[in-house]
Amino acid sequence: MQQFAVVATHSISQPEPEAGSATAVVQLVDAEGTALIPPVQVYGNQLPAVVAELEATRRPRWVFDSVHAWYPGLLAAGVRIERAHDVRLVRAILRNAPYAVPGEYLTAIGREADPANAAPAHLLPPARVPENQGELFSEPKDSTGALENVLAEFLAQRAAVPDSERGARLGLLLAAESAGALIAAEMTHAGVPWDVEEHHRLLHEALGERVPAGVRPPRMEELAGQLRALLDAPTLNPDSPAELLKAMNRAGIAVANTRAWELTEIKHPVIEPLLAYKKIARLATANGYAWVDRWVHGGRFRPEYIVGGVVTGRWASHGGGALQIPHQVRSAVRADPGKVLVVADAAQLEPRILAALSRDTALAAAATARDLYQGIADAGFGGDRAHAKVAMLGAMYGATSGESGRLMPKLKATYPKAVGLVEWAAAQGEAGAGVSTFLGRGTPEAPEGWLKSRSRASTEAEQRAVEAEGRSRGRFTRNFIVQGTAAEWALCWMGELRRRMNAGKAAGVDTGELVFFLHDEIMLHVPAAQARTVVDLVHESARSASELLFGKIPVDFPVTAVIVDSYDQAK
DNA sequence: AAATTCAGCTC
DNA sequence: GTACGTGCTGAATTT
Repeated sequence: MQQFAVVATHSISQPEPEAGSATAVVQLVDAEGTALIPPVQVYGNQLPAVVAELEATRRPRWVFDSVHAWYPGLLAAGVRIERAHDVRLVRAILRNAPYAVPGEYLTAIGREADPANAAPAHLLPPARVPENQGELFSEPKDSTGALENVLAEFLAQRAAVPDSERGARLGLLLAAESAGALIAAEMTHAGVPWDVEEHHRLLHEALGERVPAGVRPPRMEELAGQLRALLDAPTLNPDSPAELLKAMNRAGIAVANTRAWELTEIKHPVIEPLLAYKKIARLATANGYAWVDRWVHGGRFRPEYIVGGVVTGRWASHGGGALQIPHQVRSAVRADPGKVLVVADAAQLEPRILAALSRDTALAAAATARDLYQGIADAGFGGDRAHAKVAMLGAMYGATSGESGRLMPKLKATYPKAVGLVEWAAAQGEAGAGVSTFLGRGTPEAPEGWLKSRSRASTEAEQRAVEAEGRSRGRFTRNFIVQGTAAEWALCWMGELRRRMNAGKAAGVDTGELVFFLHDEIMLHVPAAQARTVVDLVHESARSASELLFGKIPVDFPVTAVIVDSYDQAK
């Protein structure tokens, strides 16, 4: 029998005997929501012990209003759980899921103004202040986060998943998203091993002696002096784009902005030192001494992951720019003594996802090559890999002009189903309609303002603006089906890996920890002796994830996994 | 003080 | 090689 353990801050209907002293309540229910044992009132800091006990004896799926709110505390107390259902994350998916069962629940959550936190209040039991609590207790607990509400919404969410093939996919997505929430909290808890000494060494090498905050480092000051001399602008602050642009224009350099990639086109003595300045200025401000002081503690970098933070289902992060760690500082990501990093990434994931989505057998055949782009090149681009890659990326991102646009007809002739699918997705978006990923994560509705202005545009300029917005929306929906399904594959990959690592631990093998995730790349921090075993688990999990999503299909999703001491050694 | 712009980094 | 998709962050600048 399936069992669910609902965790909440309090219960509306069953106030604790000594009001104010209980800190949480746990209710074990079956799939219909029927209580299996009386609710457990938790006092003081006993929640980890209660959870550990139930986890060991019952192995329930834990239902939280938000894993992010509850799990870090459990981890800090040394308690891990296997499975969860995150009501808030599931709500966000169901709000836009085209194949969810229409009804009261979807209506309730669809109308909420604040998609991040709004609960479907009018669907849920009304808040009731227990009568025996009395008026002397001035702050009646409101219903938000109460056990009855979490349970009711959980049941409504289960009922919103249809009993069909589509429903099975959606159910997988909801489970994977919730597993992602557990993994995110566990990764933050573990932290990325960070060698502060090595980071300081490379900063010293690039910037010169460390200087107090607010003072420009020596190597930057030196270059700034060169720039002022070369541009004949003695007070120039090169950190100000406006000042820099003016100074360059005065010196006869015709540019409209100061972006590095445009400057590379220009021949002028100031360009070389300017690009050198920009490069180290970026290092100093984004990942310099202040960054290390603020974000690395006890040899660990612990970013917070925001599961489902990107509309496509990719994760975002908060704190330290975790998903944009520049290659420049990756040598500072270093395993502890006796341990190694296992760095794995899914090779050319998105075009392979497109092959699976579109059931394009020709593209699937190209995907059996280890290098998919070479496979495409051999099939229709006269062996020219660079052209094949540009064309494929253009198809997935919506490039219309340039090289990529010119190559599109050839790509479409070779892979009509794959290119046809992304073109269909783009057309949906341009028409104001939505699309969804393979597992059923849907796009948010097009902004109402655009849909209205579309029909109202009268002048030619308005018409052009509306069309441009439409194409932009089309590029979004085109990319959404690929990026979003790739994110689902990656979630399943990590979920499968976590399961295997936990099974290893249960059997007495220290499989280490997942410590970092970057869209299609994962990093593990493992005892050196177990590295080969973990690499095998990584590959196994990838095969398993592919089959979990797509069943048995002729598309390969190869991953590369390397064993290294520091992140820069992983190419 | 808060919001916006610019730029650069990652996938 | 190209200038097309999703984000976060910091400094300068504007409101």
